[in-house]
Amino acid sequence: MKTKSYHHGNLKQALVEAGLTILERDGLAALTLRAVAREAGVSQTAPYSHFTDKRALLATIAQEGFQRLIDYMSCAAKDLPHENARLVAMAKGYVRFATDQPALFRLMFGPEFNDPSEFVELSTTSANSYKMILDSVRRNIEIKDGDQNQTGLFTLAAWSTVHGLACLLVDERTKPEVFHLRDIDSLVDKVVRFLKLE
Amino acid sequence: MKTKSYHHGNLKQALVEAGLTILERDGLAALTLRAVAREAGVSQTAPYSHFTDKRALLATIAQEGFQRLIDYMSCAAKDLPHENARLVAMAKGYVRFATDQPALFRLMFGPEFNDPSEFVELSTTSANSYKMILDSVRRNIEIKDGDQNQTGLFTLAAWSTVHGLACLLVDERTKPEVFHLRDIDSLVDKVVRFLKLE
DNA sequence: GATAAAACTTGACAGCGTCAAGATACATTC
DNA sequence: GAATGTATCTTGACGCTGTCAAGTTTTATC
Repeated sequence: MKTKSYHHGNLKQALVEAGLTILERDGLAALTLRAVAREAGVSQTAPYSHFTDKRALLATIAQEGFQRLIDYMSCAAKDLPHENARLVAMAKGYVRFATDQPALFRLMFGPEFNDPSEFVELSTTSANSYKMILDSVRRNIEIKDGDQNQTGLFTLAAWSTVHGLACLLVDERTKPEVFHLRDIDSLVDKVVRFLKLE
Repeated sequence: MKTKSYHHGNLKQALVEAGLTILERDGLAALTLRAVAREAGVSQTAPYSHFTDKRALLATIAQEGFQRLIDYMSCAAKDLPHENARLVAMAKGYVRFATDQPALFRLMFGPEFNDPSEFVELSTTSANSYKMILDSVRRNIEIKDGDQNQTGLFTLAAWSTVHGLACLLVDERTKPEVFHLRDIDSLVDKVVRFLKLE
């Protein structure tokens, strides 16, 4: 049993979790360094003992986001035998993650972290999520044909479609009801059907 | 010939243009009310004579962005007789606009303005840009079939793909060189080919 | 048990959006 | 053409932000 002490013990992890709480509860705009510190019950400058600056903390939170995205996708594809069904399920997982945690999704794909060399761990996890999609597409296509560049292009097309749909839903530019559909999964299902290899 | 005076004359328009300048030169993060005022050569609170708050100014700038997006698309589709070629051209215009003015594109689709009832003129212009795509898709499909809901879904799929690709390029998650392509247009061309009606 | 290092606090700074109060220019009316 | 009213713009201030400098407290090391 640990009592309240001057030293927190595991503040770094606590700050990341506080950030995630704020993102979910109050949105991206409310994710200030000071708010995270308050949420964790420490002074405004305490985070500087564990992160060089605000961006470093946000990068760590974004990395946790990509890990969750991976979890959503693998969870959705789990136990599905057909490779094509797995790809569609991953698409649903991707979009469901985005709509479940819109603020986190926006942080992850925001303009802050597009330099892979700046936050290496973040870009590694981000690359892993992309590789999941690429691998599934590869297994889908290999059966038919095996052009390397074509595989990459189809992956980009699929990613674009799913990511674009996720963005439009997150920013409330569209919603399932417009198309007489009850949930996100049904919408993803319909939209993804328009994607075909020649 | 007008000399420098206490009254600016056309500050409202000047503020919008100053904002666009800052967006293009310094990016979205630098688009502060005070920076816009400085750029226009007025005091920090002068904008409040013409806009209720910062968001109202940004909404007007975003509206100008949607108008430019429309211009990019119609300019790209101009003089093309085949309806299918026009749709592809519009896709190229859409993505080229996004990569030409990434900060403006991010502002337009940011989380700030997803309530259509709050900034009516903005949502009207935004809806016009969407309607351009919808109309072109409609003319593309009508030739084949005429299911209303199907048309809407295909429009969403096309929009998602193009918008997603634009986002990924803007946030530098991918680039044409990865696929041995020299420019954005070629990449859009390749990606869009994976979109098909049944 | 002394000393060094790590973790955390307090206090401060400039820049931000916004408000209140005042100054200036323009428009209208007589 | 002078007076008045209104729109436009400025100055000064508030609390918020990220971040720095300096100091305090805890833990680790010898």
